[in-house]
Amino acid sequence: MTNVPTQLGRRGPYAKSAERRRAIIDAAYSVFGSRGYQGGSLQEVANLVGMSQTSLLHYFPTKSHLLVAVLNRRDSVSRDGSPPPAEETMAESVLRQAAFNETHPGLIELYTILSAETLTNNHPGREYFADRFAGLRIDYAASFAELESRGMLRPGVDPSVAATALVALWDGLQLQWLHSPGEVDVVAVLGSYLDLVILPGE
Amino acid sequence: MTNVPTQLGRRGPYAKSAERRRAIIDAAYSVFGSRGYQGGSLQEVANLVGMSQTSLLHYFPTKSHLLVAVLNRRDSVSRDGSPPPAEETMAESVLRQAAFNETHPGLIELYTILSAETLTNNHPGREYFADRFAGLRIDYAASFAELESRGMLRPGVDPSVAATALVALWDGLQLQWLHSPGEVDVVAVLGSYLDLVILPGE
DNA sequence: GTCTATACGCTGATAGAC
DNA sequence: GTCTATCAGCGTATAGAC
Repeated sequence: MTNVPTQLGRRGPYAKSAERRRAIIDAAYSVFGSRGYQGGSLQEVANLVGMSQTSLLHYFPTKSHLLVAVLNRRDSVSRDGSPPPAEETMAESVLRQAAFNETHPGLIELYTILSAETLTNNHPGREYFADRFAGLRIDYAASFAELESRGMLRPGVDPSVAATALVALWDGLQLQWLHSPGEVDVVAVLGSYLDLVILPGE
Repeated sequence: MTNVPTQLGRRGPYAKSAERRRAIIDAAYSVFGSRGYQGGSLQEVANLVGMSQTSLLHYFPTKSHLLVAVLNRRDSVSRDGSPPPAEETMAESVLRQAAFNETHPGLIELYTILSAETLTNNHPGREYFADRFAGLRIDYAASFAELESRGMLRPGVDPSVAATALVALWDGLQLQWLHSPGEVDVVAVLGSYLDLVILPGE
């Protein structure tokens, strides 16, 4: 007389579980963003989401697993903004994203803190940032190379060097901005660099 | 019949105490540089210097005090290099220091990690980096302004914007370099930026 | 000045009832 | 799935003998 659960009846709990996971990632995102990974505790995340710390571990078996989930959530956050204009210069895209970031300080803080904290010994997020930086360098190098092929890159500027510089400049500006929001204009300085490297179009 | 200590006899212990403090700061410098401030423990520092953790607290009453001492040690470390050439361009000075930094990865790692970690809530080193960044911006802005007065700054480049960009670029490059030492050339990219902004002298 | 002993809190993680 | 109870460990910091 034991009930054999039907596959149809299973659907509900699954959806609820997914919501729970998302809520936990949201809370962890906030906690790690203001306290760092080492500085943030599972207890604080659990309090924020309104559940016990052990229940949280039911969804993410270890703290490291939770960090990985937070890092991979990035894409969906960045996508929340207005739809990316179809026809857009690389420079326009960079400045638009930089302006968007300024309206989400928590996002910048999380990635700025973690990009440096992951340098510590045996940090679970170690590979994530190395891979991310390498990917960004490749993407922007391709964009600069394309500009070069159209004669719009300042002569003497190497595309891959410009790509590395752009990524570094961006991160460094956000770091200074977080320390002194009123004294650093990320978009303006980024724009001045792009104006310096990219020649005005025909 | 109690001995009244003479002032002359006191000299020895004082010098020994100063050595001890220096050894502790050296050890803390190493520990915070590889594990961060939150991630490093007083026990690990004490082990490295060969004393008990409580004895360490005799010299620095709290962990925060030790951090402050480590941060202020920076100047004496940078000075350890070869004597700064008397006649030196600002660009030459930047590239020389960047090259020197590459031979001291621990130094870069310490300041890269702490410059981001201090963004977390109520971090004891909070003001240090805000002040440091502001000071660097002012100093380099003055250098760029001086170049401008001699007609050696590219027209259209604002000295204070260039200063902010230089500091940001430098920090961002070191961050990428620490993540992937083989893929990023800090001195080369810094040099290409300075070549872009500074016109060749007469 | 240096130590042992220890207080005391918080950490991530486990066991097991419901 | 969620909880309480609990674990073992590490953290900073203090008290006090020597």
